[in-house]
Amino acid sequence: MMIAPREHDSIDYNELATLKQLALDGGLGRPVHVSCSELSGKLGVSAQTVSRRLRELEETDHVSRQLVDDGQNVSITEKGESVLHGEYYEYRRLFAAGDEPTLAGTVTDGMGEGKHYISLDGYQRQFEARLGYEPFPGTLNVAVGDDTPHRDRLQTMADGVRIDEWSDEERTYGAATCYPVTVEAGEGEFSPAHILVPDRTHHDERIVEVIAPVELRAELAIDAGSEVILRVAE
Amino acid sequence: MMIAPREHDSIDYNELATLKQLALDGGLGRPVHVSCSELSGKLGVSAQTVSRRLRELEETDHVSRQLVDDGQNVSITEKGESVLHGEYYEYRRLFAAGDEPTLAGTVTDGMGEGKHYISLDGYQRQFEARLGYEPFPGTLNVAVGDDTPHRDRLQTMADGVRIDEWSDEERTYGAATCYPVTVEAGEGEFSPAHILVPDRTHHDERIVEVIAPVELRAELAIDAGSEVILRVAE
DNA sequence: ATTACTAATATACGAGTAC
DNA sequence: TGTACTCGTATATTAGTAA
Repeated sequence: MMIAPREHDSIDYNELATLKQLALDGGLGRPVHVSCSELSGKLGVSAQTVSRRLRELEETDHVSRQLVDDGQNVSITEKGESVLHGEYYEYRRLFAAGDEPTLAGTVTDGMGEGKHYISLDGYQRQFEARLGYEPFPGTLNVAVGDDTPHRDRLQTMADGVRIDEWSDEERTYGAATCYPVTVEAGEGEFSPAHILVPDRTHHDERIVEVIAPVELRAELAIDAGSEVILRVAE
Repeated sequence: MMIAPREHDSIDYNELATLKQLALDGGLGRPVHVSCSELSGKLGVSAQTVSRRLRELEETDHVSRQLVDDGQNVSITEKGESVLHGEYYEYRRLFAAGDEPTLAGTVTDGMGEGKHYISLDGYQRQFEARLGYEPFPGTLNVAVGDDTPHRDRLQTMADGVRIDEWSDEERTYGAATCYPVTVEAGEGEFSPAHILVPDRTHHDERIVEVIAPVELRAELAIDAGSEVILRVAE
């Protein structure tokens, strides 16, 4: 049987263990000063192996390094952090199921742009087939501001549903990913709903667009300024 | 340089990945039906490798297996679950720091047994050296009832401080582990405090014993029946 | 279809060494 | 002290095969 070749920028579990150790040693926010022999003890492998693993992690863009006299300063890249975070969410699903991650934000007046796009037939057909409903023609725009870091981790928090790009005679319409959420507002809540993240984001990254089979503003009696919580489904 | 030999019952990261996949496939509570080729696809290795890893996991007592015609039913053992849970808590420290695990319970009248033991000099010396305080001569007994599963995971939730066994002319006194906690009661809270878990547990497993440098009942104005929360330190 | 064995090979590891 | 080579060896992996 043919096994898919390892991608050149992927990570194996021993490298992941090394990356996790760097994170545990404080490497997530800032660079961390380490030496191979120090990590060697913590990981239970030789210093040579640690040296090689760190070089591999650098090669695959999971860390960046700066060699100094008494060791090296290692920074975990965004890609490295994303890998660790994905791992975290897998374990989270195992042991903290039910206590789902959330995004808190404020409803804002939309720009009317999303409305036009999601009404297009090329998108509607996919929504219906892959989300199981035909979205109300309009998006609920939620300013997630401080929760932006969470927004960036949506892809590791839930299984996104892909919407493919398509074209008509005139132009091409871009692909997007939909993340399943429950929308909470005051006492009420509604699902199914999805956060719609276009591959090429059109506007402010601190705002997410939510689609649902109903008009959420009416359904939940909310309007610009209302506080809502988007609970990410598992 | 000498590297410590791998212990015969330890787990390497590739086996851990396999174990995690079994858990994600629903193997935590109950046995899960899998086949090597099915796991092969999910793990990106050959079916032969999966077969070997499953046998290794069985060998090291992380799973138990039952071969059937169309695959095998795999159960993750307590040991296997503990390994996964430990991994979960490491990632949790990375991404959910601050939001610490807790044990909720009710203060119960102690049996006066703990009091006698912790006052003994052989223990006191260790407490002072390793916990940084001399415990008040008496334990706060907390019935954790429903949180018993959490109790069993104390060792993966925090770094326990070991208290060694010792003996005098007459007998040997057993070893124990202390887990750092903050005790919350009503508006007040106190730390440092530790949950004391004897290696050979003397009494009801649904009760944990808490020690602190002060008399917690007086300090927090609590008594039998009071609700307390033990917040496990990271 | 399975699982598991054997044997060939690919990969990872650590000792020794250089800088 | 560091890191990072080379290189012989140990380990892990897969192909092929058997049951």
